[in-house]
Amino acid sequence: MFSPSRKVREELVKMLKWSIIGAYPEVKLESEAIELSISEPKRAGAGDVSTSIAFRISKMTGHYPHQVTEKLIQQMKLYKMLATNLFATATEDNGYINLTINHKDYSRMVLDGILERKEFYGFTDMGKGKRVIVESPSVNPNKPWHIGHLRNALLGDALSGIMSASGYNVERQNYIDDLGLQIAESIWGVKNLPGAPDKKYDTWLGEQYVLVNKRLKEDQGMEASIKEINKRMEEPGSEDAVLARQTAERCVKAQYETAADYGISHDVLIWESDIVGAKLLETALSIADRKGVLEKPREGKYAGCTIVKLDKAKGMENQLEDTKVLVRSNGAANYTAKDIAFHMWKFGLIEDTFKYAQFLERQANGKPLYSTDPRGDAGPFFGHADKVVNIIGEEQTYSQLTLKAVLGLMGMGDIADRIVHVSYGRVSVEKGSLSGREGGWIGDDGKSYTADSLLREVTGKANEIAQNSKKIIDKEKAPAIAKGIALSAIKFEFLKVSPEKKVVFSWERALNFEGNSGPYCMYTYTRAKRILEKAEYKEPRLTDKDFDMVGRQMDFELIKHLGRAQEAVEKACSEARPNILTDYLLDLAMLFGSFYEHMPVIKGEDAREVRLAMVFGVMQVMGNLLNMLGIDVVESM
RNA sequence: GGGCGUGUGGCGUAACUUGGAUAGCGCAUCGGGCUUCGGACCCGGCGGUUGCGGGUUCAAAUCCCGUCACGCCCGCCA
Repeated sequence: MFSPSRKVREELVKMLKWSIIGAYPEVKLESEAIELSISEPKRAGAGDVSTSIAFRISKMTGHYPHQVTEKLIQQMKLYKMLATNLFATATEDNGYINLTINHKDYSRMVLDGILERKEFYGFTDMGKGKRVIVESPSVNPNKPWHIGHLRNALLGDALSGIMSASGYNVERQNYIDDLGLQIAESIWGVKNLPGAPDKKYDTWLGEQYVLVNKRLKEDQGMEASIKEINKRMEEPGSEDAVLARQTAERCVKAQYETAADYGISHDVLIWESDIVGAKLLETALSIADRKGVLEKPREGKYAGCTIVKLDKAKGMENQLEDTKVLVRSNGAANYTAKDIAFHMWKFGLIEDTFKYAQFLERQANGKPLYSTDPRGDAGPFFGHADKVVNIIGEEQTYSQLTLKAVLGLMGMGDIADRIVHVSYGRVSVEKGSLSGREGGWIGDDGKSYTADSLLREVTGKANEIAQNSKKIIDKEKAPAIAKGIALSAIKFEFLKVSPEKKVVFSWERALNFEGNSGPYCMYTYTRAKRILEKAEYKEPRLTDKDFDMVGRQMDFELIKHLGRAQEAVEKACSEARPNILTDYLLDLAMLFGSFYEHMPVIKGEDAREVRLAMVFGVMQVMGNLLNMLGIDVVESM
């Protein structure tokens, strides 16, 4: 795999290994240990790469660190003559060995690498040949996406993009939970509350749901009729089942207008009612039964239920509750049971008895959206994953653990280990929670906390700036540019914080386009692009002489950072943390900001060609990695 | 009671998995910079005993033990 920064570390490990054997034959150190000692010097001017290995060797041999570094540096000088000229100098500094990289060779590696790979620079092959399912955002089909759901959708979209760039074959699934009391309550509202939809359907339905819940607190009799609806919803073909599906489908279509605005697409919708209808549940339960993990107590607390004992399950040793119900005494399976079946299906362990139909003809990515649908056709289109990534809120950590534990008991520990729960913290607002039931998302100052409203407000602000901008001459283009800027601002704002952290939403931050932000990255991109346009940049043929011009540290810092792109992507992918990429991009933007201010490009004389290549590199890398995060670049701003 | 997560300048956050040099960045604040490739920018200042107490180590925001605070979870719900 092409990765300049990794190449440096690998070369350094080789050199250190050789040097250690030469200087201290008695010391045994694995390559991994040596690699872990390598870092980048934090002090400015202390070189390009550094190792603290001397401390360890000092400990093992009883020699002082500076004696060790001295001997190692001697050995390295020998090695350099024999094997590599990637490193220029090696100096001792307080027990560390600081090395400088040969600017010319390294710059050539990085810039040639970018010019060769272009829109694929930064990609890796760590997931090559593997199929991964990403489940997100799975919003209930009776409300609009609010900013909390949006966080989920954006994480899912970004991780899908990152994994895709890492060579995985990514399938994006959106699970639609169209059964259960929540939906029954909405259906009660549709049937009994006055008034017809007078706004975007998901928003209308979400508001109805809040009204139903208000009434439910006063009217005791309602509960029974909602339970009645809930029961009938699970009877295929019943009036309520049909109405529920219709209502939910209409709501999901409205939600996908939001998705389209945000440039988010999926491959397939999986409906909970279809998991029931396609009998996945029965299959899964019979497998569980055959494995002997099910119990059906005749008496006691769980009389009449089908349960599984978790006390011997991996990872559940310390949990108080060691019994998990799968089928209630009334014969209805619960959510956990459906989730087990669903995940067996995801891995292709039970036959795909779903039927599929097209749900939307064309999404933001130009592709149709499919959906499980009893009226559709069979087809082996989906599932069969090697790995599953579930973007689910932290409040469901325990149920994700339970899911894995039960799969483990069923002898499917190998697939349980390949389910990754990307747990993310809740989004709240200053005044409290975004509860769908209480209507916390509705807001009270005309600005609600729906994803739609957020985009509208932020686009409004961006448009104001664009209309007043002297840089955007063609004002007809301003609204489209403003939307692009707004999307970058919103997406970056959510993606830049670690998933596990809670987010308290603030309009002030959302409407600020300065500093560590999407627009700042985008601005870097457009400035780079503009330089290339002015210089009438064409595919350069960089010569030996051009690379001699990378003399200044500021030039080289930028090149080094460009050389780290693959490692940033790889890390973001393996840790499932998009904020690793936003951090990388902010560093890139800052380095380019300084470079732009201090290093003339077009009038860069002898350095002009190589700096143009660097500017091209910045534009390419910025664009490529923003795309992975699900952020489209604008061409001017 | 138990489990998971979080705690870093006034505010927001990075680095914690794999210990390493002066804890990085932004907002706010104070000061400087547009006849120059685009000021949604750049340069500089102020601001930190990394919740608290121990321990391990040449070295701790990072690892271990304890403790406090906040959030979430521990249902025949979803």
